[in-house]
Amino acid sequence: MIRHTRQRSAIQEVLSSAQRPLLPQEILQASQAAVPHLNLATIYRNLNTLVEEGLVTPVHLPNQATRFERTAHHHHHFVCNGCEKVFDIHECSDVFNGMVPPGFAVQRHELTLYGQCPSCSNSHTASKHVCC
Amino acid sequence: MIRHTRQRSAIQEVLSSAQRPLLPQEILQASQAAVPHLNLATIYRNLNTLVEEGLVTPVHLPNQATRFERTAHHHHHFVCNGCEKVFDIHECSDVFNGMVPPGFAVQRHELTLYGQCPSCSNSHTASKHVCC
DNA sequence: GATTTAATGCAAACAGATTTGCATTTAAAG
DNA sequence: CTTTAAATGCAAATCTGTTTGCATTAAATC
Repeated sequence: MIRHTRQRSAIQEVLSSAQRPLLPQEILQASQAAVPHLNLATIYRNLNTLVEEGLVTPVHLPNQATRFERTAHHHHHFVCNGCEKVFDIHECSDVFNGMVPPGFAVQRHELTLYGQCPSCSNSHTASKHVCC
Repeated sequence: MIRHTRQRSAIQEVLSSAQRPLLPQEILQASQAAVPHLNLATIYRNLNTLVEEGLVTPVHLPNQATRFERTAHHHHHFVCNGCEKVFDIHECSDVFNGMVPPGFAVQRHELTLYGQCPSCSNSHTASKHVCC
């Protein structure tokens, strides 16, 4: 059976309060505020069980390592070209189903938007080091 | 300066006649019809120079190894859930720009559609092993 | 409080995609 | 035809992300 550990709660807490999908490394750093010696292997082990339980969903973006976020309804992602953070986008559209040639049947879609997030579009000096 | 080798032409030929982005492995197998002992390292070396020259474009899909296709205008991709092949989709839409909250600015988008390709939707027995 | 065993921390191992070192081949310039 | 260096083939090395072995820690049960 599954035990309730400080590590596991810290990880869940971090994922719940983040409004965006996080890298295992980001989860590690955030969780270490609560559990200083938390290990990356523990992050991965917990992510795997959380995903199995359906509480957490892996997020795959093109050419990016897998991120994780608390399971939620269908949505898309916005990658900031400035700070490289990933934001949830809750808008969607049904145009996708009509975009394929005859004979193709769309069952699912994934959309990734790229641009500037509010913090990064404000400053001309925006860079991945100084902004957000 | 760049030399014109049988390997390089074979690779370009394979990429030109494919109507979809290919994995380095797929390029290897297809090219070996023309140059039997062609090596994967040679594929990668040539892909790198072809990409540098702008003749070829890397295609990144979520949770997939990098594919390559001959450089073309903006388009999207359709991944068949049956045979796992990737097809080009030339339709697009501008709805994406309006999907973000105030303060976000969309500069680019990537869309991946998933479903059944014509060959795979025809047969009930479709699977990655028997179809296409 | 003692017992049981899932979970952790750490280091080492792994997996897949890609790159590199080097001897050999070969395109193309003289 | 000879020369020169870019390109190739092969094996080994690399890199990044992820998993695993194992001794230790610590939840949950008794």
